[in-house]
Amino acid sequence: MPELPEVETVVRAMDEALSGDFIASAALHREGLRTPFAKDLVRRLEGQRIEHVTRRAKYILAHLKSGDVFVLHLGMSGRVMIHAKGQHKNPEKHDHFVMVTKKNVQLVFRDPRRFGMAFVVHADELDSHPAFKKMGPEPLGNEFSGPVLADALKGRKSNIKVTLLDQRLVAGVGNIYACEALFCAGIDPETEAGKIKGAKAETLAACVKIVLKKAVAAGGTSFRDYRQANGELGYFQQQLAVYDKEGKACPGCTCDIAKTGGILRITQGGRSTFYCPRKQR
DNA sequence: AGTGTCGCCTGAATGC
DNA sequence: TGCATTCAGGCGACAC
Repeated sequence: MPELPEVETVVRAMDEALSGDFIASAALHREGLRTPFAKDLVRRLEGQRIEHVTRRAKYILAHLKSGDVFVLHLGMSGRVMIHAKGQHKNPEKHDHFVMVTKKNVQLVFRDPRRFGMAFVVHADELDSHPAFKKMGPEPLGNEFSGPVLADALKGRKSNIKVTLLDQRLVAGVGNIYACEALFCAGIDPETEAGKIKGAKAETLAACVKIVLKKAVAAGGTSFRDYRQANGELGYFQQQLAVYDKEGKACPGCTCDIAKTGGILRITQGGRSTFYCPRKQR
């Protein structure tokens, strides 16, 4: 499940492999993903020089010479594969978008569940585009801090776990890292969001940053579908404290698992939350 | 505006 | 073994 660290890993690989190169050909293998592809998508890509590749939240942004930005979102199961000259792969069943550069680098976008997105928007209209218009600050930037988080949480009645997933509040945090950040901060995921302020908000903001930075350094978390662009697994799953660890001991656990049941799994907003009821209160 | 629920989608895991 | 069901969740649409 690609969240910010997984997307960041892919973006770095794409920037390295594609910047300065030209899109020689681009091909769509179906009508659309979540939504139909724009009719002029291929036309606005072909022949363009890729200036650089960056990230905003969970979106991949390939900046083109024309001023257009090619936007990719990996959704749930999306994967970007980059193949060097001479190592191109034939498209498989779920390879919906394929492009080849002038230097013969092939990029394949695979997304079995098709929750992903691919569209082009001009750089001038990026911030006003519906995908980005109401988006909150980048969690790893200076614009995200304890006070900023506390202000965003103010008056919110819903629980902190579900609230952390709201992209208008802070951009790029998904289910895995919301669970991990709350464990790091020692906060019960059921806590009313609006009650987190002051030192607690400082701790939580810091934990969001710490968890995401560690995951980026590890190349992301390979849970089911995710791979790095070169096909390698991310390996942050080895460092996960609570996510998908129902019934197991959390890091530094001193309690008797047979009695306490270890890490608990609950459902919040239709999604799994994993936490330690003893360390998170 | 905040909040909660649903649907999209397929492969892996599970159940009988 | 094989078929059916359940589950995973980012995000937009929708209702209240």
